[in-house]
Amino acid sequence: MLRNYPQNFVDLYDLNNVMFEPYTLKDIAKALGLSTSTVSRALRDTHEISAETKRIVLEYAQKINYHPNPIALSLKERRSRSIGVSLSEVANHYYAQVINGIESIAYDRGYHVIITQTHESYDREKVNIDHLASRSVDGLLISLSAETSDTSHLHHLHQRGLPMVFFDRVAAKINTHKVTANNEKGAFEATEHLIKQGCKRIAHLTSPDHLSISIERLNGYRQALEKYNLPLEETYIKYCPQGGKSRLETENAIRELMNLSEKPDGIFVASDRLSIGCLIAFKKLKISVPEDIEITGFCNSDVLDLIEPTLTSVSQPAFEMGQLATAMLIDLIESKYPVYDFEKKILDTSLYIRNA
Amino acid sequence: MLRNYPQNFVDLYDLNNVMFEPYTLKDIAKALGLSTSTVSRALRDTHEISAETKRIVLEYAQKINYHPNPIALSLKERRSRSIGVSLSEVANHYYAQVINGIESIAYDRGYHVIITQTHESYDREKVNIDHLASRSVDGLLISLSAETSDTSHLHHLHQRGLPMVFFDRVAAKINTHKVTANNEKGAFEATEHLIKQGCKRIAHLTSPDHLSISIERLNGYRQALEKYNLPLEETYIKYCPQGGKSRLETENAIRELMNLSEKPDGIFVASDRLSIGCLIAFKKLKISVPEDIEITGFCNSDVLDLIEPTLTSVSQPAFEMGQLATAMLIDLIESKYPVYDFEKKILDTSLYIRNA
DNA sequence: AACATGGCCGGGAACGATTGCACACTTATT
DNA sequence: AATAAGTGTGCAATCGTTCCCGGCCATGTT
Repeated sequence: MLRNYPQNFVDLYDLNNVMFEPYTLKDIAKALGLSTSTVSRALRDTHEISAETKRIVLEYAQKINYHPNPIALSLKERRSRSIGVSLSEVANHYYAQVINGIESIAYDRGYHVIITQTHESYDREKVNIDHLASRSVDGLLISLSAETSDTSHLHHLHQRGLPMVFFDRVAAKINTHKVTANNEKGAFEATEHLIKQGCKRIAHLTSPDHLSISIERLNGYRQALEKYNLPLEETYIKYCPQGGKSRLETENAIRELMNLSEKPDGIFVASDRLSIGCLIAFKKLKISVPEDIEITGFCNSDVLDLIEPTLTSVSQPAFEMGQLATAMLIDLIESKYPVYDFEKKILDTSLYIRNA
Repeated sequence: MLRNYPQNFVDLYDLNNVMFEPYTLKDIAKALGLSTSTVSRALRDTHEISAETKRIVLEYAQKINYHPNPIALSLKERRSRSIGVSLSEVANHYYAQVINGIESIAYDRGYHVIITQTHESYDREKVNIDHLASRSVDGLLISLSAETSDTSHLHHLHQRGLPMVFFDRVAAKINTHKVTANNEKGAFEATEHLIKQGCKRIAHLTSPDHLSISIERLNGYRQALEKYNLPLEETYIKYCPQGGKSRLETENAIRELMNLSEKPDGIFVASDRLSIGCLIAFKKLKISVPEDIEITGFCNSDVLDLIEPTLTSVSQPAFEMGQLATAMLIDLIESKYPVYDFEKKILDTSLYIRNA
């Protein structure tokens, strides 16, 4: 006698038959009259399986296009062969290039890449990273959000042994591998270029002061001023707490600078988004380059050659940074012994001089 | 009744837990002297567990920051709560915006997003998608690569029941949900704008002819010419097989157009990358806009307002497209009944007129 | 002839979670 | 007082894979 199934039971059952159900070891074993262990060993080419059995199994596996279930493997091996990435925004050519670098290495070494965006929010960063960690990523590649000054959420994971490598915006307090551009030198060269162009009052527009990149780029700016005996004016340094996330933030900073009694005649901008935001603000406020002010800035945009006004830019080796960070992370993940000796790799930037 | 366990158990456990080994149900069960099933049920708030036991379990779980192992869950539930995305390139503002749309919905509905890039290569697309499918993604969001004309690899997965939704560059032969911009109308408006500016000989630079977007945009272009009684010249239509992946490809196409005895006086460009490539080629070849030629093109770049020469652009609602495609995919994934009724959503584009 | 060796293979536990079923115990109903 | 109903908990199977352990047979050694 038939049990009284809910009305939709049959449909559900049918659906499950149609649904995407890959073949398993058990299927092969059943079809060939072998045990799953034998099939598993045959496929892994163990020495204790006869050549004949191996041939039969391999042939059949090929025929039905068998692939081991990666989820089951992950559970068994307690690793997911995936790495998590946390960065502020993919809609930024610098980070897009970094991602390409990350992928190129991860792909070759058999890892998946899961990208998450913080949109410069600390809370979002925390949620994303917890999510990644609980999703059993084998390691993390991190560039901090603009809002992040407290890194204890990362510290905790790191303490528990989750491998992580920082790039770009690194955490001072966490002792692990780090990859950055030579921010000091890049900032120095950018500022020096303004000085050589004849600027005397050079402003500096930058990200929040707690970020590693802000500190380092400020240092380079300061050193250039010192070298050429120009005074460091605190009023010329403008921080954007949101890293220029909103256009208004950048615009207001520019407005304040240009309202000073002694207007700056040059400005060194410390990040991609701020550089673009600055140019947009100039356009809106009808500030002309280089007549009213000269500008240099960190920027990896691919259309800088088309942009008016022209921007002399400091470009970071983004692709290589992604590659290097990923290689270091995978080395950490695959290391058989705990690693205590961490290094910080610093890659040179390039100054692209564009004259108006 | 309360079980007796050593007060220092937790501390000891922590000490042993040097490597990143998340807590399991078994750990909680052992610590509290319960069975794993009881713990599981307590955490899932089943009615058959006493309030007191629930309190104890919940409290302890909170204290050690327990999270169920998602890999084990995936194995059990035969789903990964993740969706795979295949697109050509994240370093493209249009796709970056789509990704933001995808993430916004996926995040809310509890899904992970795994992004893969084809870099316009058919082989890469095949490998990525097979990889995603074998990683047990619950569904796929796909915009085809420029090289992809044969979609049988996708057809096979779709036949086997893997939910997929196409956006932007859709597969004609696969019957599933699709989300696109109103490419015909967008192309029509862009071409019409050139005509209204006085152009008589309008060229069309586009992606490979097998892509849905190429076909639709060509249609719009053709309709505009027809409406205004302009002849359709085959020599004015240039296809870029790589979608403008290399700058040389675009440059050569422009060179050929400008070497024609009857040079075009306007050009409608069918994609983001080609539009930018076109402007770069103009700059290099010293072709001036609008004196030598007028130009309109599909483009979602965020810096169009800064670009010289100015580009009158057709902008796609990229964020909304990502949102819509994701919502449709998740509905497919979570549908209790097989879905046979698929729809194609078409979203309007916007024409941003920028005069030189 | 008795015993060790090794090749080949199957059984079953484990990874971490959920869940149907069985069982023990308490309380209510007849 | 006997039975039913309800409550709280544990056992064991399951998902797909790997791997330890042990069994069987054929061959080689003493």
